[in-house]
Amino acid sequence: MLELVVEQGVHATPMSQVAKEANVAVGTIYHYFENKNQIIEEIYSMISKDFGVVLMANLPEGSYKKKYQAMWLNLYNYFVGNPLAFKFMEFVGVPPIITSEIRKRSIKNFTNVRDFMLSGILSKDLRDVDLRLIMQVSFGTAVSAVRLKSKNELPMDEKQVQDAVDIAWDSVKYKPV
Amino acid sequence: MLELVVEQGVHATPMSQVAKEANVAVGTIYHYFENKNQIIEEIYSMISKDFGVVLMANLPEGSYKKKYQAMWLNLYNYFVGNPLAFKFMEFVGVPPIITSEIRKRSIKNFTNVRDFMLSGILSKDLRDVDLRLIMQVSFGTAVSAVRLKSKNELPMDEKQVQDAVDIAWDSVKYKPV
Amino acid sequence: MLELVVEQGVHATPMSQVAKEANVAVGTIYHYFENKNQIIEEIYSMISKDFGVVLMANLPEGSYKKKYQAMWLNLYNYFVGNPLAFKFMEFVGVPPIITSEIRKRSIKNFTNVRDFMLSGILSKDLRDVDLRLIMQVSFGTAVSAVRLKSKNELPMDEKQVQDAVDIAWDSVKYKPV
Amino acid sequence: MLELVVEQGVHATPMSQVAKEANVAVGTIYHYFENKNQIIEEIYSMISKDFGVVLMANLPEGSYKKKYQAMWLNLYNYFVGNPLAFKFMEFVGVPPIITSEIRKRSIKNFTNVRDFMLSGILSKDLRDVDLRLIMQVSFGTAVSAVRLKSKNELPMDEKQVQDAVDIAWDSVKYKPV
DNA sequence: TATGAATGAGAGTTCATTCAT
DNA sequence: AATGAATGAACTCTCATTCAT
Repeated sequence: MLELVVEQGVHATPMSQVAKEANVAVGTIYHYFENKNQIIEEIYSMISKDFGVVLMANLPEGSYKKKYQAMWLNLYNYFVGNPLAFKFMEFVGVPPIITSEIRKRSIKNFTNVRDFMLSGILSKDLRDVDLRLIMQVSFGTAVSAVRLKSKNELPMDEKQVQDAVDIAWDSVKYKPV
Repeated sequence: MLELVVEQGVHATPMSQVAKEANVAVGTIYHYFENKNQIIEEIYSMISKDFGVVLMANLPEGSYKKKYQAMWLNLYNYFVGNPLAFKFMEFVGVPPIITSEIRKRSIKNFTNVRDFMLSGILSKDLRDVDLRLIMQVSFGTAVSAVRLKSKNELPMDEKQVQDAVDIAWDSVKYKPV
Repeated sequence: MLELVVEQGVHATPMSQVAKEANVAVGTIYHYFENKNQIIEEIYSMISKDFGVVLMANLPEGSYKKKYQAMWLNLYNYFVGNPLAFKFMEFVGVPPIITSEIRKRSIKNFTNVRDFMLSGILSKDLRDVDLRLIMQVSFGTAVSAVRLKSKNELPMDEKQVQDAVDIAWDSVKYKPV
Repeated sequence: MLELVVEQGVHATPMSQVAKEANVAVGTIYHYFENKNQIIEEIYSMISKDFGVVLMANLPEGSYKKKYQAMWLNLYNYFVGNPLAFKFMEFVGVPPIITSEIRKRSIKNFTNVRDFMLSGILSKDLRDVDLRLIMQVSFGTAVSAVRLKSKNELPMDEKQVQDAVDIAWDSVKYKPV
């Protein structure tokens, strides 16, 4: 589809090439999309929609820690398994290509994740800091790990992934004052 | 200078506008830069050069923990104090605008930071995990905090900054097996 | 079509003017031609293609001399009747505008002319000198005559054209040692 | 000096390069020349001036034929010995780069050649055709020969040069009605 | 619905020329 | 006289978008 966009960058991907790749005429695309930017936004929305589902999938029974680590791994594995999605979010899904309005609109896909985090804070499984800091940091550690792998700086074998999960958990787990 | 680029994106900033903003003629710019991309790369290099110096500036005497936290705060404060630099690195300093070759070339500015981290691992002040994971995560937590502030999601008052520093340190500090 | 090019020179004829003259938009031209140079090359090829046909058209029965003179007149008349083609070949169809590769590619249009000349040498109707010298000189005398006319230095009435034909023939006709 | 112009074409040779080649600043050039075109015209004039002198140099005593052939060889050898001058006259010294006014102005350098030709007609050594046709054809045969050599189509050894001289002479020599 | 030729504003870049030093 | 930084008009070419078919 639009791996073109990921590989070449939005501005280096003319509509004519998009059309050719899709085996349709340029005009056809404009039947279904208002303009080029809308296509990008559509892709962004599609990927965003995945998130909420993917992150909370198959969380194990048991301790909050186990659940959190499973969720973190879900995120890590999703990005590792969908490098195009990862690169798209990293390089394309940023202003000014994706406006903050669009970004806000996709936050709703995260409500379940947010609720999960919030419950962790309330149950004293997670640090008593602002929810958004917890979320951002959790997202950040996962992205850090994926980056190392996608840039081939680290192979991210089983042990290294485990290190990363540990780091993630230690960064957010409850800490008594 | 080129806050234009930060505000509008590289591709949305024509040379004509850059020239007008700088109060020179378009041609003049081409006396000093080969082409548009070189300007971007030059800015990238300039900001990169700052990093190594800024991060290691005024580290306090005392424990490794104190030093690490000071370094982390240096990074955080630099980005908060230079929002243009932050946005530039986040949104412009990515492929395909900045090639990986250019990125590699600027790694040398980080050798002192790398050495500092390495010494922490060896002295058992930092986790015994891959150096690059430590660095990426440290960078990541700082970026997470800056993002929250720059997007006005959190005010990042003194307490919140302290929370972030704690999180950062807990994520990388030594952990006996 | 591109009499503009002939009248003003290639470099003095911007694409915008070409487009306006053709009553189309600039972009339209770029649907059909890769770039400006390709247009020039296309014109060059078109004119070249004419040559082989025009020169050998309607050669009379009879002596070789008669045939040669008819051929020479074909060339002369073609250029006189197509002053744009003449000027194009004289002023535009030269390096570095037309690369030697393009020129070589169009030589094939002359094979019939070349064969005609060669047969004249073998039948001892033409001088026993290198074929290419014969061809170049024949072309040269015709061009000389056309130049005199196109620059209005001579009216080239019937008598003067006959003089030129005679000169051409005498320059290449067989000469016993 | 401006072999640059010959090698690259006028329009592909920026003044900055001309200046660098001459080891002066661009501004300096504009002290001595009005503009770029004037430089070209100056070169054209210089080469033109040579002509009248070169062509009539060292003509042997004896028959008109001998003199003519010597003159023709002078022209041929000049161009072969000065390929830059040849290429300049062929590719640069044409409209619209060199205006017809400039060309006319340089005709005066040929008056001695013209007189020589005219005397040949009057003495019945040359054909009784228009003087300008004689001159143009003489020039044309020489150029044809030089072209074959400069394009490496023919080596133009002694025999081939002799052939070319013979052709030239036969094309213009007197022919009784 | 689907096409793709046509559009033309606007991009990056060049370079002849000027002029303060 | 000599410099070369500065100029900006003008160039070639791109590409998102339109619309007649």
